[in-house]
Amino acid sequence: MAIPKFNTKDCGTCPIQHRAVCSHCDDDELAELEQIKYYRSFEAGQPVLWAGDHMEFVASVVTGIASLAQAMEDGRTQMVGLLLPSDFIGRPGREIAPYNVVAVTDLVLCCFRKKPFEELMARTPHLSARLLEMTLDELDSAREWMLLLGRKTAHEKISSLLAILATRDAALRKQKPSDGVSFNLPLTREAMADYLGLTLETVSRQISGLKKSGVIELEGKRQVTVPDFGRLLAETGDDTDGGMLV
Amino acid sequence: MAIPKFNTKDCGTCPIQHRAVCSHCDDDELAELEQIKYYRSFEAGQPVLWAGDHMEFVASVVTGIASLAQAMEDGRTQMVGLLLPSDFIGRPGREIAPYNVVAVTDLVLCCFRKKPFEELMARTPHLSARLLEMTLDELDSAREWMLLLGRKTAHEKISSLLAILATRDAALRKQKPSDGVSFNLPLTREAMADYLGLTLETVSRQISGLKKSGVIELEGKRQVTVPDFGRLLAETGDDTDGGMLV
DNA sequence: GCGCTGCCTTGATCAGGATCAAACGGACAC
DNA sequence: GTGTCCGTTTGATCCTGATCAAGGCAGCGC
Repeated sequence: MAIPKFNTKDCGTCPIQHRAVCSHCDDDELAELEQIKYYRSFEAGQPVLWAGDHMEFVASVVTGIASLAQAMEDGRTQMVGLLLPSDFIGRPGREIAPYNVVAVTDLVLCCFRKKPFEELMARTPHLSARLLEMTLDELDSAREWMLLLGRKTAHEKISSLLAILATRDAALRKQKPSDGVSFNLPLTREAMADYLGLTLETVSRQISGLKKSGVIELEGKRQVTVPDFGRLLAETGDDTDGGMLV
Repeated sequence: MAIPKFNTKDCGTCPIQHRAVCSHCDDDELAELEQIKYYRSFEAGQPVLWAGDHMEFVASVVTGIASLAQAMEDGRTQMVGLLLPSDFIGRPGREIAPYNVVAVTDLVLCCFRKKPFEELMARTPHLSARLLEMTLDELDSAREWMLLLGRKTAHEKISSLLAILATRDAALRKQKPSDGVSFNLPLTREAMADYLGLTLETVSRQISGLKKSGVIELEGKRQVTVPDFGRLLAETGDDTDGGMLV
């Protein structure tokens, strides 16, 4: 199991300190947070929370990726969010988890006990203001995804996903995605299907198609190279180079 | 054009005072809000904002219904939200409208000039705390809708929409929906299609089907009666009588 | 080596919903 | 009355993506 490479006592060494829910906090507030925080690690594939569970913590993703998903009784599953480093899990004022949360890759969370976190939030506008910002951003992402789920073709869906993953990956290096970008696909075909509202067979076929037509190149099943990023964008159905969401 | 039946000067007579963004404000804060607010009315069908417009106000829906929609270049449209009385339009800190906002029915908005509203928000936790609550609720609704768009059949989609509209309508009278509920469909077939990610023909066929099988009864094209609400719920694909979102 | 397991690919067929097309019916203007 | 417009219904056909089914391939334990 991965051992965090940063000092888990000191928020000053935290890799997500500038984007997380605590990013607007001053030193006093951080000191309070440090007293109620603890780290938890999960291996890829492990569940973090089941829908219906009682939640005794809220958390920030420090490293790794988690998925948020809803399931129907007959097994149909729809992923409703992909949680990346600095994203927030849980909701102040809610006792019961509404979705399944699963570690997609190895995952480290910075957890806060829920009660004290809520009390701190009531007292510190920095915390709640940042959470409001982050929630509004997530709402925008969710709405972007609604357009994808409701109106895009399978081909456009896959292209959109790859474009977003490439963009995020480039953003980690503080760059715009350019021709020749190469990145690792963190999701299985099935996870992609659940995210895009498709079956895993369709995902596989569409990826094969993109490869055959030269839009992407594959090394193994997970390493993707995009020789011409503009060409990939053209397949997404979005306004050319329009404002892609994070 | 509808003239509001309440006193537009005095927030104490406002029909949404207990649910809107201002609902946690004290008298002093309300007094400040009253200074920067003004009402605007729209007839059914009129646009309120186009995506890309500069926004000089934020607003609460007082009466009527508005839709929030995204369009693709080729005309495909996906509704991403239905705004009911007390819902909030706009986002502090954002200059440009990201979606088209259209009046679905006759509509009255309580608008606040954006700059002063943002300044007030920075000073009053009541306002931002309520907005955070409302935004988290909207995020939940959006995610519920993602499951519908990604995984439900046309039949389940229509049933879900009718169940939600019936529930909301009953909630206006502070009741749970019961057998025999009757309500008005505020949306055209095309608007329903844009909300559900279907074509208007499919919507029309599915509604005819529900009528033929006796799940609903129609009076004209817009007045719907549900003789057995449990039967309608069974058609939605959701957990039986599970937590329907507002 | 072997067989197993998990993930992925590919093929054949099916069906749900889109698309194309025509007609209906109520509201309204003239 | 007549004509027109808009939202709607219904029918015929097509096509995308689901479903059912079979194999491929890499990693791993033995």
